[in-house]
Amino acid sequence: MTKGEAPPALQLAVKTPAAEEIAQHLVVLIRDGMIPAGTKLPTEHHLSRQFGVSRTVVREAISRLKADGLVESRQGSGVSVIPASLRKSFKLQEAVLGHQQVIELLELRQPLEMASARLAAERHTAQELQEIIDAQQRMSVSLDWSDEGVQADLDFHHAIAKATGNPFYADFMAFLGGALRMTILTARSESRNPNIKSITLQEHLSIVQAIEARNPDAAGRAMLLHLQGATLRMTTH
Amino acid sequence: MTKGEAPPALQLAVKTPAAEEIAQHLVVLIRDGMIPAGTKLPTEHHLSRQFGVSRTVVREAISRLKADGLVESRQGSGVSVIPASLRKSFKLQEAVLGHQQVIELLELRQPLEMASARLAAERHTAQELQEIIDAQQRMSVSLDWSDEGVQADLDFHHAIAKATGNPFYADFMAFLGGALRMTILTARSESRNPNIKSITLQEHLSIVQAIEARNPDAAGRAMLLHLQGATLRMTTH
DNA sequence: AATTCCCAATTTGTTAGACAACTTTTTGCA
DNA sequence: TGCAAAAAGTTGTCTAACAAATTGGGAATT
Repeated sequence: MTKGEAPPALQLAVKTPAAEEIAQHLVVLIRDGMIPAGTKLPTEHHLSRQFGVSRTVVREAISRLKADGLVESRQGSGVSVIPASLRKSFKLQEAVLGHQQVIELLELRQPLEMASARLAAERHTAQELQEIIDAQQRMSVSLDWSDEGVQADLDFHHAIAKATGNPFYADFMAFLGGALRMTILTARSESRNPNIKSITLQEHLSIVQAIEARNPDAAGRAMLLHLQGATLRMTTH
Repeated sequence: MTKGEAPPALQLAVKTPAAEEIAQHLVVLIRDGMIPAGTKLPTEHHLSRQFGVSRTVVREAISRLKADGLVESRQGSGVSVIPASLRKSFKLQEAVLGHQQVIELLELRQPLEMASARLAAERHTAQELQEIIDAQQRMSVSLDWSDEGVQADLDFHHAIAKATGNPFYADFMAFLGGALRMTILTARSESRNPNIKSITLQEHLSIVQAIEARNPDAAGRAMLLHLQGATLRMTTH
């Protein structure tokens, strides 16, 4: 810190590339209904003049909307907005989740986790069970409770989802886990309660035992208890 | 043959734009682990030579991967693959779903629909209930059972999801409904059973009544019955 | 010898202009 | 009026160049 001017305390504006900025701008326009489904976007030429960037940048922005299934382009015709009812990607805002949103996302996750535990209890193979136990082990021996521990925790739930044999469960739980990752991290770092780790491990153990015993009802109940406890620990600090 | 050669019987290859094709190719490479998370993609220059296209096209392809949260680019450094654990979009293949995949997707949907019905029963407002009833009405008066009817059916489930007050439920159910839309359509068109409509309407009615009575258990049970019946009707024809 | 500093090579971000491929609109002719 | 050809408009692709940021190595200094 002797020389080299001090970096900004919070590096909030990281110089977002133009294409990304314009893409976000267009997403807002579409989602707020300013450009209704079925209608066409302004031409690339028009957009490039409007935003003061080259057509290349506009095309890269539109390219992203296409990837999200938000628009569809036809050569010679234009770029039209696809109705919300048949979009093919489910995406979360890149902005950090607010308190209310975290609660809502957890509410979406709960029935899935319960079903996941039930199905895992019914269908798991020996290898899949071992992976669940491994994640549990990794979590119990992790010293730093705030990073490696969270990863092992997420891995535990992911391993259960994989043991359902249904890849959609595995993928979607991984997706939700990633979205909640930051929230879990901050929640844990703010909590000084040293019992949390042992409590969490005990809850996990109940789940593992129920799955191992191939008892779907018990697995679902254990998972529900774990989630309710975790939600409390996360939303009230 | 005389002029304008006959178009291919099945227009399977519709002349996919190069950018889209390359994007899909890269997605496969990443998802199959050929380019592991944390490593960098080949440079844009290298990829453009490798695929025989201009750098512009490569950039548009990479732009799509960025939209999916699959990669991240840093000016001067390169484009690196993001670990699967923290992707921020959940997406289905654009290819039509196979039989097994439909079953798996329905299995993912079931616990969500049940939770959705339960929450709707607990929290719905008068207006939200009216929207559910409207969709039910629209379905009962729909003459063409194969298109307008399916839309009303999906609207019914979507209305229930909205009545939970949790926007994630609404969004995700809409997403799943859109993905299953085609499957439902073909399944219905192949079934000549005229009772299906009345059976479905009766099942829907049970759900509406349970929600109106603010009885979560009954709503969940009615939804479960409906889904099990619908699954049977869809997967066995 | 180790460290620091600076510069050159890489690599992504952006611009400009041009042409090709396709669609839509207009024009001109019968 | 009806219809085909031409023109204009729009997206897809290419090329060339420069800007901005990172990276690595070599030279200068300590």
